Amino acid sequence: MTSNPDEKKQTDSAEATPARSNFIRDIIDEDNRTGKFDGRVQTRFPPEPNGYLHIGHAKSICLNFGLAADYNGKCNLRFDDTNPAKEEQEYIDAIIENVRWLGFEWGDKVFYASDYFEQLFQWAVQLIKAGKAYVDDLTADQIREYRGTLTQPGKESPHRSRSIDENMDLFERMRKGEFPDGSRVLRAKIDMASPNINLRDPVLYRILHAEHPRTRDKWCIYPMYDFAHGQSDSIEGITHSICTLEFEDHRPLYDWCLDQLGIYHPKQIEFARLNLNYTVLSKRKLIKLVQDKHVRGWDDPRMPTLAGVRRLGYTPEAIRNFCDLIGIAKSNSIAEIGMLQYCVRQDLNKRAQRVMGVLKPLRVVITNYPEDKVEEFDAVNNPEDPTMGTRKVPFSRVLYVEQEDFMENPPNKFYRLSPGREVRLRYAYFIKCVDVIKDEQGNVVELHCTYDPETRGGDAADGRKVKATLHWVSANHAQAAEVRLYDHLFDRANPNEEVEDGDFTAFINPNSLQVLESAWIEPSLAGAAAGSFYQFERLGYFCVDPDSKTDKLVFNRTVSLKDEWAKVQKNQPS
RNA sequence: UGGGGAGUCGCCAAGCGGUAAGGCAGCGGACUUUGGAUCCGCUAUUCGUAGGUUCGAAUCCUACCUCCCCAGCCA
Repeated sequence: MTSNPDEKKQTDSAEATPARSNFIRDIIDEDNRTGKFDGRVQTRFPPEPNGYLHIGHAKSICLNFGLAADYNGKCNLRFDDTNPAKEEQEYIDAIIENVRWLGFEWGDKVFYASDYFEQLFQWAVQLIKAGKAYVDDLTADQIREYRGTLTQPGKESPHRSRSIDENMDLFERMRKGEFPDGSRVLRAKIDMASPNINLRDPVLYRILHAEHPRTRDKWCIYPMYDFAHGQSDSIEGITHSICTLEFEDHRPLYDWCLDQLGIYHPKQIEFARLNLNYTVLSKRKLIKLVQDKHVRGWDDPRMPTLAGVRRLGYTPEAIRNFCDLIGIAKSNSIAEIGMLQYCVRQDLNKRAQRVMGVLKPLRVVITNYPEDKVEEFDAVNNPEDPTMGTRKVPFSRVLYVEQEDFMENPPNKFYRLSPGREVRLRYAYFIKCVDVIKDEQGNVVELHCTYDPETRGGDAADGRKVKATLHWVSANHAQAAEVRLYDHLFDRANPNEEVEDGDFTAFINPNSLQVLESAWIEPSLAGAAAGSFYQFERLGYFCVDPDSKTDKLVFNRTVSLKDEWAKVQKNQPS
């Protein structure tokens, strides 16, 4: 008890920030304390290969793989491939690639529920023999009628009391393919009057004469999610089977199957899935965007898919940090897309090389600068990271600056170029606007400026200050580029809101993509590889799109820089 | 008017009977050759509502309100 409070403070602040607490960690801690799973932590990420992974899946991936890492356990990547009608190899491949891209490892084995089909079948047989399952001949419509409603109990199927022998015979023949799709199902015999509808004799197996991406035509009966998931968890020795809230009602069934079978019993835990404003995060809706060509494909940079945000220029680090920041809880919530953008800026600020590029060029002639002279200035590659070094940027008499950096009649607080005003060209000189050239329509097409040789490098010998520093590019040296600017795919914060007429596509933002065909970038960017990312100073972070040609790079704007001037304009329109 | 969940700052989210963490956003200010970054301040007398228990409640009890999920041979 002699410790000095100041010392304690220092110790605390020096410690690495511990993983934030959440209810799942509490459960695991408690299980470890009581020895429920002998201190093991084994999780799994179980996607169904019926679509591409999106940012919502990233939350689950980070949770499951993160927990395994923190608790010294393992996390399996397991495909929940029990419905061949909707699943495809393309999705399996993309999912594997995306999880790896996000930065997670799972050893040499990818797991598939389909690997357990034979075992699952045997377990179904076990249930039948125990009188806990039966083959039902009712049609899908009849089963629905018999199920009752939310407030009324269901009634038992006339086939519910079939003999075990008859059930066995029928089930074997279902497997052999003697019956057409939909003609019969295997059902659990539980309780048609249960207040939990999932327990009203749920379907365990259905007949589906469809080719499975992995088992091909080996099977024509497939287990339902409820009969496959828990048992797959059991086979893999999963300790904590983490899923989303809508499966809470299924937990009694998850438990029932495992208990009836008398096999190892993992614990199912549910958490709230991620929602993000200004976008949609449901496979059904994303697939519609792709199929109806509202976007160019699964990897369209406007898509919230991992393939999409990757192409947009988001980094795995930023996404993982985002998943960490939003936390884990059980209340439905909609996170702000701004939080994600914050994470992207934070990561890219540390790592992106700075570069100059002009999106909407305005020609500037430095009238007192020699015609043929070319100077090279040293530019810092990243002020956040000196080890990234410097590069040379050529300067000459004719330049391009950003159209938005000039105003003929500047409002209050506009610090940039205007007639008679002096500004700094980054790394180069102070220039002063002396003349504004317009076309017949009165549009500003060119600026005549003078430079002050005494300000070479960007500092005035006499110590005079300038309020703005502009980015620029030398006209004779610049490379042509195409730049794609993206905005929210939807113009409504919550496009999932139900509306009287029309569906969510009615909220698609018609201006979500703006293509600038004639941007100019500094010559050091020539030949940049697809995927490489940069900060265009004062504008934002951009990355090279795979559509790039050797003679014309294509850039995607990943996210803009925070813009104080935009805020000023917005708050006091003048 | 069945069952299962959830309600703490504009948005996420800690808190687990001892007197409201943190992050994002926002607002001030410092600094600045990116109106970027960085830095420094400010922002819930109050935890869906109403009662109750307690010396003490966001935390326990009761009732009520609101929102989400479930009637696929989808997952």
